[in-house]
Amino acid sequence: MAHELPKTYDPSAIEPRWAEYWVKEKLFHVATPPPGSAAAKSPVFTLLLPPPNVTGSLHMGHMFEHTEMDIVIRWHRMRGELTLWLPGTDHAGIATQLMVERQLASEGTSRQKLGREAFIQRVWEWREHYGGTILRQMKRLGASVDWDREYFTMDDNLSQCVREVFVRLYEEGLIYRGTYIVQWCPRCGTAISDLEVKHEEYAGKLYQIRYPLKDDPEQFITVATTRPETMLGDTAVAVNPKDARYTKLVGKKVTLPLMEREIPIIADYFADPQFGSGAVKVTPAHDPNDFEIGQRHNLPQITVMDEHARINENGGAYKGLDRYEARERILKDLEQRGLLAGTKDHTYAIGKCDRCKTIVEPRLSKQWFVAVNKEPANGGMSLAEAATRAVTEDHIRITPDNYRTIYLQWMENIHDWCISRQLWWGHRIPAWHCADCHKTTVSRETPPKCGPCGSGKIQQETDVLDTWFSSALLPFTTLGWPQPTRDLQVFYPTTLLITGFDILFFWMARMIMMGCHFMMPPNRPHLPGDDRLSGPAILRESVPFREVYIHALVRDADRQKMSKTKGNVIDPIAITEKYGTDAVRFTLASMASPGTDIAFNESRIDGYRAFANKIWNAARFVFMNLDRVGGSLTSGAPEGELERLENRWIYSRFNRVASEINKSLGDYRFDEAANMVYQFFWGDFCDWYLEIIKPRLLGPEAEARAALAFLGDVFEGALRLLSPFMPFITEEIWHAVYEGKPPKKSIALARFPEPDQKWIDGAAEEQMATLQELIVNIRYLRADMKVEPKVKTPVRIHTSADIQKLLEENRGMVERLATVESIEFVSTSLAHVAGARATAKFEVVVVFERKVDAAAEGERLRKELKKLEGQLANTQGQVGNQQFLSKAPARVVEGLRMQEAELKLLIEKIKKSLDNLG
RNA sequence: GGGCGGUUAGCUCAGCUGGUUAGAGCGCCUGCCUUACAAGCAGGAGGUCCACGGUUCGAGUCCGUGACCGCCCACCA
Repeated sequence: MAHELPKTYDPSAIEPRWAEYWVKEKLFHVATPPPGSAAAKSPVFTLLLPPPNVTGSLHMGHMFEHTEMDIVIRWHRMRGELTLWLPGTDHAGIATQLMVERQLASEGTSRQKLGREAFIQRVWEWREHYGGTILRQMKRLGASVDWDREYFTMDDNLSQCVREVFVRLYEEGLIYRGTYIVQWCPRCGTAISDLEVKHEEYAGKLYQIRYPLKDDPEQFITVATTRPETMLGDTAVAVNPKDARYTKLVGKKVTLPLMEREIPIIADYFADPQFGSGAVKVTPAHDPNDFEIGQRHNLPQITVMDEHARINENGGAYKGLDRYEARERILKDLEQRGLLAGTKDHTYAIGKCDRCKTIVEPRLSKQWFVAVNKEPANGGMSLAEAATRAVTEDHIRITPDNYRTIYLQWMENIHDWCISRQLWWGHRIPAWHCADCHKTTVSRETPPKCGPCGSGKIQQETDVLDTWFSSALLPFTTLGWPQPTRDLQVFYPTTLLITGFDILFFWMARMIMMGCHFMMPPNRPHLPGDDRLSGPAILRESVPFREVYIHALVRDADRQKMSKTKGNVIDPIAITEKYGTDAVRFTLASMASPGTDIAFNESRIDGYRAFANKIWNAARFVFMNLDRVGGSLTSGAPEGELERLENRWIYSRFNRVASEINKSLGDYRFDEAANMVYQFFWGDFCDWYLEIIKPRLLGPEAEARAALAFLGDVFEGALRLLSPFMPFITEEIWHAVYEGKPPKKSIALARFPEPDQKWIDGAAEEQMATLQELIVNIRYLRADMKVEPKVKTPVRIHTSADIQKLLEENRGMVERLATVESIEFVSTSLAHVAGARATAKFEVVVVFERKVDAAAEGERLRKELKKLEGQLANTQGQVGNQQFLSKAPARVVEGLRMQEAELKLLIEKIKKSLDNLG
């Protein structure tokens, strides 16, 4: 009764129990280690969870990302490092506001009716009720994060940090407010950053419009546009100063059709003589290029649309029309007046709002920006320069490394970052505008009066900050910045960032900019040991993370992106309940090769659920034997056990695999690591090792006990090897191994196997390979001869003296695993015997009266012969080549010579067999 | 308009700095309920590594060109 495991592996019966246990026991909580403590001396591993949106629920992409992080984290933790995985959620400005607005709409009210304060209150309530779904789901999936350190980006302390950062950047001259053309979503009613605009190919039209000259209304200058409605705001027509066609028109005026406004013809190099007529209409308030032309020429800026892209009072007769209605009307009116010179098909890229897919409208408005290329007023590097150098100087390593180039290119072309949003939910910008002097006071706390003029008529800026502004700060604000905390000292820089490329620029790049800036002097809190920092070390210690691993995307089985509208979303929780978390995790890990998106296929999970089942049953097998002899797995293996080949072999394999897994996980090759542990457990341990030792287990009790002791060591080690990948099933079995009294509260706190080279035994592995080869060959022969599965057959073997010795020593193994009655060693070649199998190492024949199918055997042999002869020709071609011999390394030449000899031998044997087949 | 990735077994994917016979899982075929596991065991079939050219003693691997698929970035009317 000691090692009780139910007969059937049922993940749903064990997983919720352990998930709850891990959280309740606070197993993954990391207390801040006091200076000098033992924990403070361990290597530190810190990982910040990319904070999911409060509004969100877990999708396959999360589960994949979390699985990778959890494997890495559990691995490091089991290697004895001080391992902190920090969770939290993001307030997700636009997304959350939308959700609540929708809820209000269903109640027949609206944000506007509620008013700002009540609305924000409502969002907080909403968050209380519906927020944090993802975190609950993560708990169920066993993510080993430190739940005691959970944060929310709108928490008081983090909000204070946001204000602190804003004020400092403002004081350094790196935040400014100004009226510029920004990307504007007419549906969301807010500015968005360049990154939040997604470009799409669009088969549109290019309209050519005639603008009559003022002095000579019969003459026209023709301009082209894809957005004719913007002409209402035109304030000039530009031509290239070198364009001879227009030289004499520069300085003259045209009458803007429909608006009947006089606007000048100006010369500007922006106008491309090659494009269209070479003349371009200039709308400074509705186009970024035109805005700049306007600046150069001091043109008026006429805004003709409101925040929802309806034509406003500046649009004359078109006032009140939606932008596309206006377009149709304007085209019709132009045509009527004979001013529409032509319409051409024209494919161009239109920008859509990343969130709601509405076509964005460039809009002139007053916004707040972060100057990324400007040096701070008090000296030092610009944000972009520090962020660039952090990577070029290798303070941050990015995997796969092609993202390094992508990142650097982006950083090189980066524009100032528009950080203000015309929303209500978010961090409100800490700036107060004065109604009297119209100046702005930026302050950490609400100022009593206007800074410049002392007026009391001040009002806080209504805009809030881009959500990414606050998330960019998390690596240091979650650790206590701007205070010189012990947490910052111990856990910063974080070790690793695991994320998807979709937020490379949104988040990763901004964290690097902000991290480097605010963890570098003068913004760096003075931490113990900082005095020793100088030169490149300063930047090295300022980066938000030392490594970045960019993972692939999870798609559906047909490589389609999973999306709700397509209806191909796989719910991780549902799939987990069906197959078990361990199986799904293992599937994800085994498919996680870098750079390749995952085509997530349910049939693949089936295979890994079978693997979990295999582990379960192996455990039951071990426990069954153990309980029969009343043994314990944890008693340690008797010395003599390592004299046995199969033990040296499995121990060698165990150490080799552990070592390879360490390497693979270090390189983020989750697929390699998963495949190796799978192959080891199923292939080596179950298929061969357990089968080999079964007779000992069924034999005398002392023998069984000795065998079990060794087996137990390997098995328990294998559980620890598997644990980062399959935490639930290994936890369950591990506790059973220790009969409910484990040395640690969890296998997750036990040590990951530490491979030792001295146990890696090449000779044992080679000998086992020979034995396996022989067994497989005999099995093949028996199947080929259609021997009844249970009938034992004698075999004859012709081989070298040392292999004969090996076989004699392991006679029992061969007899049992190949269903052999007896082995007879013969000194003469068996190649002439019909139905013999020949390898370079041995020739074997199964003695059985049934006739071989001569025709089939002949065909097989001829096929084999042809293949081998091809290989031999190839090999000889090389070995006979002087150039090869002189240039190739000796190792390769020698290998090839051996191969040649083996091939010759084999070919000879097969020819003999064929002759005898006759 | 720039830049990046992919094309290997029926399917999904490995294949490290070129080097001995290109691998895995699933699927498929054959035979087995062998007292841990039929979610299993044993055996097997299946590949002109997208095409062409080049470098090399040697190319799935490096270089060039092309085809097809996918992605990212971009203020040309």
